[in-house]
Amino acid sequence: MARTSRVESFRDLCERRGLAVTHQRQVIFETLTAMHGHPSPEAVYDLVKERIPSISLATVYKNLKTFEEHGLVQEVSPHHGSARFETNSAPHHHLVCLRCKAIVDVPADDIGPVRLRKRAPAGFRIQRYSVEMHGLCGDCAQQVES
Amino acid sequence: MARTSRVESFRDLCERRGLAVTHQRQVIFETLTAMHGHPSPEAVYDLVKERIPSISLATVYKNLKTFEEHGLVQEVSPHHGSARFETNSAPHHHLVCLRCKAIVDVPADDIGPVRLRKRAPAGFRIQRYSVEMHGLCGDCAQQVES
DNA sequence: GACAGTTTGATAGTAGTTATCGAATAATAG
DNA sequence: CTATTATTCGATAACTACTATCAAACTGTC
Repeated sequence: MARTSRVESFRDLCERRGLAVTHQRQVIFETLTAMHGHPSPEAVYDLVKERIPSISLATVYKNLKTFEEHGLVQEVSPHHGSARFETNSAPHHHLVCLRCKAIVDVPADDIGPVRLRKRAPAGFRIQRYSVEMHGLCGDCAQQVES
Repeated sequence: MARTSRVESFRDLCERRGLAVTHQRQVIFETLTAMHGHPSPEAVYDLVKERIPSISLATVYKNLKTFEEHGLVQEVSPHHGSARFETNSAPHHHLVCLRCKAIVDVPADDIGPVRLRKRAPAGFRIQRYSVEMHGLCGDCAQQVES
């Protein structure tokens, strides 16, 4: 059954990575995958608390981070810790280093045109867009290798 | 001279918008445009402080926000206030409402393929990318109109 | 220069997130 | 199954980024 196999694969995943399979960890993971949206840590916490009232917010944060490090979930926008401003008004895209948070501009011409094939849903009015490429910059790639 | 005309156009811009042209505001703007990267408010503050040692961090924040509201600068990624996680592992893109911070997934198929025409600079290793479209969702667009 | 409106600086407050550490739980060896 | 070790948990203090408040200073206008 779907539920059973999902739980088992989660168990396997943890074992392969040397992660302890705790009740909290399982519930957080199940809750998160059942949410299908882009929930914040607080939102996850609120739902998990219904099943484990004694859970700590810190536990939710720690596990979300762990899941991300192991590729089970992604952060929607690698959050730069603080806001970043730019004055480059020419159309361009971004390379963002996930490790050192460096941002590099890529001229729009270096990437083919982006076009939406369908209408944007529910009257959404697009003001601007950019292609955000996430990865490791040269320096960080080297450091990770060693 | 380039410098003079830049200052004058800033003055005009403020006048047109009913913004007072203060010394602080000018220095913050000049500093920001001279930085050409993606500086954080703190980084701007540190540099501005060299010219106006008595400036307050709050003033820098307030002016950056004002500049953004008037389209003089952009925030690189509209910062969701809190982290957001997703488990959707299928390739997809995002619509982000600048007002209510809602995030809507757009299947990769709804957008033509994105391809980099040149090599990524300086050994950057791209792990994933997505097209981030910013604007107003249907609800917010309506509310702004009135 | 006087008046009204705007902005500034200092600082307190808030939200989101992380660090710390003893207690509890899970994995592992016997 | 029990003992040992490693990991994780919960509570909470601490930290970072940011915003609100408000009197004093400044800007634009008459």
